[in-house]
Amino acid sequence: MPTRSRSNALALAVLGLLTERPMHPYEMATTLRSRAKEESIKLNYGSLYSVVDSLTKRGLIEPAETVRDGRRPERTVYTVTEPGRVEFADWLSELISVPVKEFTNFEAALSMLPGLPPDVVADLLRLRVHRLTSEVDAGESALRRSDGDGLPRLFSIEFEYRLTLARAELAFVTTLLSELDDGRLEGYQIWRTIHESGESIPDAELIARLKADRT
Amino acid sequence: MPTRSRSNALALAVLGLLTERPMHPYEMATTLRSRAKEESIKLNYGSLYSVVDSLTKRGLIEPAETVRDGRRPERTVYTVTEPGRVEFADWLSELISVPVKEFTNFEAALSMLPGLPPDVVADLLRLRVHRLTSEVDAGESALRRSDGDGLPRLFSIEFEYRLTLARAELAFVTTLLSELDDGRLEGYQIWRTIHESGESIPDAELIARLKADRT
DNA sequence: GAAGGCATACCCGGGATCGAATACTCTGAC
DNA sequence: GTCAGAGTATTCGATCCCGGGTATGCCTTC
Repeated sequence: MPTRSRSNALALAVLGLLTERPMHPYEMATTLRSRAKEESIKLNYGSLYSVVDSLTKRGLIEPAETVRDGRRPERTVYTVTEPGRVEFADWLSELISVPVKEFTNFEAALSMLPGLPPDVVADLLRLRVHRLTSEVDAGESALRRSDGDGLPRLFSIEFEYRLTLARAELAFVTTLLSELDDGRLEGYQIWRTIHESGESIPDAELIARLKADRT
Repeated sequence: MPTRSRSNALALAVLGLLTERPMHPYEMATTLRSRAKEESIKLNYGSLYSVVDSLTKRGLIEPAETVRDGRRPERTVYTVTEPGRVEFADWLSELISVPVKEFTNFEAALSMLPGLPPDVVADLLRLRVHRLTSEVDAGESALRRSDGDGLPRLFSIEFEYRLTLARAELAFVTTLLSELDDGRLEGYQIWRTIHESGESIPDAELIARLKADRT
């Protein structure tokens, strides 16, 4: 019910792991890591322990036993409760079936593009294209590798998804860049003007120009 | 320097707005809203005021005057400082030029797909396809509309980006769904088995099966 | 056999975040 | 002329999040 409670996917992962078998938090972390899920689920120890706490308070998981091995810090092993299983299925179902708007940094950056001069932006985009290209290459060869020696695709389908998005972004940025390079992008002239005149144009005048220009 | 300080794009937007002209926080909010930037930059009042506070503490912006209009609550108008201008250009440059891994809910969900039975997942994905389709349609017609009556493309390039990603996701999910529907997805059999046997298979055995199967 | 480095295991303080509440004003419908 | 509802402007409290710190054991290397 509390909307906030479904904000951190790490909590979902914890429920998922405990559905497989009881574990202590540190083991959850190493398990996620060994399955390369930390690539897709943000994991850090601080959050892990607080997420486990919060799930406990909500009755979705519970401590089963605390073991002390020699003089190591004692480990608390958790199990999932029945409401926990339900919440896992529910929450995961929601994430799969309903697309939600995610705010990405690059989208935010694009929305402020006019804040930097056009030629600077062009150079920065060129950098991005380079980096994206090597990311895509790396992703492709990683996929090929894992295809040879490993698990069925089902268990790493999230990488294919990421690769798909990365390719789409690369295509988009490449196109944008070329439009920018030959001044074809609608609004290019105003953009130049704003930054040449050295100083900020009052809003009203800016809007007027925008309406006038349109070329 | 503090890594954490560049985490909220709203702070970047504040710097950007104050680079145009001095404003009070509420005005920043309405301005962003009227330009439809709140579609791309997560905005809520709580965060806005604390972000403004934090920028002030870091000396990137400063209060210029506090006005009291009648008996309304008094407004504090802020200006950007020189370090603030620099930070804006720096930060925005970084966002444009270096792609960073963003954790999305759907990617997390994909990484846990085997946690639900395959036929359930198929139905959920079908739902997602429907919703994504109407989102894409809505986005396309919104773009066409704004093309007719409004600003140059430059000022809403972020929507084209989003639309590109949405289309890519739609294509991906559609493909995945069809592979799933005719059992072509590698790992499909194991997946069925896990959920038919009613209960969790110990990890070791599971891995053994995975290696064995591969069909 | 001492020392450095890595793995195990967890906890803490404090900033970040966000939904909600507050409190006043203006507009227009009746 | 008054009451509902929308707009103006900010604050608050309760979480959430996370980098870094602690403390121990184990393995290597010289």
